[in-house]
Amino acid sequence: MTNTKQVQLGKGPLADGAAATLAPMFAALSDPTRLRLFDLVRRAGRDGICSCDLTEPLDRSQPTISHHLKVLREAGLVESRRDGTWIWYSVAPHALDAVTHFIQR
Amino acid sequence: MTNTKQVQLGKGPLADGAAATLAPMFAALSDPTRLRLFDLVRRAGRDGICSCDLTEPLDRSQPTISHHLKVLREAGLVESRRDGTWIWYSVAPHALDAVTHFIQR
DNA sequence: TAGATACTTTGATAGTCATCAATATACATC
DNA sequence: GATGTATATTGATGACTATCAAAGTATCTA
Repeated sequence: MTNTKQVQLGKGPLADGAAATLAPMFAALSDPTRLRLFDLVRRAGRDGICSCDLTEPLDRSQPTISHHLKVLREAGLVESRRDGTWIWYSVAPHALDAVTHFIQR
Repeated sequence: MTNTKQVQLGKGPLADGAAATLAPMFAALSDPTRLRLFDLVRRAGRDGICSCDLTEPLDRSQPTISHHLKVLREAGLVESRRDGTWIWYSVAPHALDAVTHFIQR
């Protein structure tokens, strides 16, 4: 073991880069509509949920929901797959791992 | 047990009010500088850390740090106590409980 | 009470964001 | 290909935010 950095992994102050990586994940969850959106997707389990079923319960316009889903996707929190005209969203594997790790730091 | 709402607590979709409460906590952690700030305070343990020792390591002006500390304080993540001219910050008890609960939901 | 130090507030600025209506794109069916 | 449905993008707007310099407030000490 010659790499002292490795030994200290996760023990020093939160590095600039780590903060820059983590912040956008928190930002993705920092909007009430997006939080509820993520929750709905998560509750849908493995199968996921159709985007078309997300607009009405959140009382936002279709473009707004589409925008929020994009933010969640780009934050790595959800993923999507197309099925004909529909698009199904589900929670990304290990979606919240980084956040969990930070909280338990 | 007559309150059916109570029985279902935490089982339904994330309520509007819950999301409105939770979102600001995530928002408080959604800025890289503030994340590092919170981390420094947390690492200081029970005693906390003097505000004067937070400006330099984060490479931001003193008013900016003061602003961020206010955001963290108003989000319920940290608390402060005055000691003469100094102000000491420490992690608020149960600071991340709501966030943890949401993540493990 | 006068000066020094620690912190907060104010005011300004540049950037980001949530939202919607309008428009565009993708796919299915006829 | 034409039409209808599902989703994405564009453009606009009002609100919010990170940042700093400057000025204000609080506390200690001499």
